[in-house]
Amino acid sequence: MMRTGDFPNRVYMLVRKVPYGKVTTYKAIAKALNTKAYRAVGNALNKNKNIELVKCCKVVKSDGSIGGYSEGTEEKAKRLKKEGIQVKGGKIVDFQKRLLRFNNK
DNA sequence: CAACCGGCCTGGA
DNA sequence: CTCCAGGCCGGTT
Repeated sequence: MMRTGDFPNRVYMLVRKVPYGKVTTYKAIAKALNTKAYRAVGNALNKNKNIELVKCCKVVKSDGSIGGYSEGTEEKAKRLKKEGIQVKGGKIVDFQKRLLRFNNK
């Protein structure tokens, strides 16, 4: 367990777990994995080849702003809007309410 | 082994 | 109180 090779795999699992119309943060994921590798999470998503399978676009920064995206931040915002999430000024509206916490591990 | 990264936090101006 | 910069953690390549 805890083998690093599984790390990206867990990230994908959590991201896929996010219901429609909701988002999550790198921090939340890292915390859910009981780690502080925020960067590793984003990095894993970036290298993610199952971008269409995994909704990396549902993962945003902890302050509600759009993080990065392999296809571009605009594309990410566009996708979020498509999920019913309002993005204004490059930030998510009612981010806290849209934020899905992995409920303490 | 070294560098990079889609972030987060804290400190200083 | 707001804005900018640097430092830091863990993983991947």
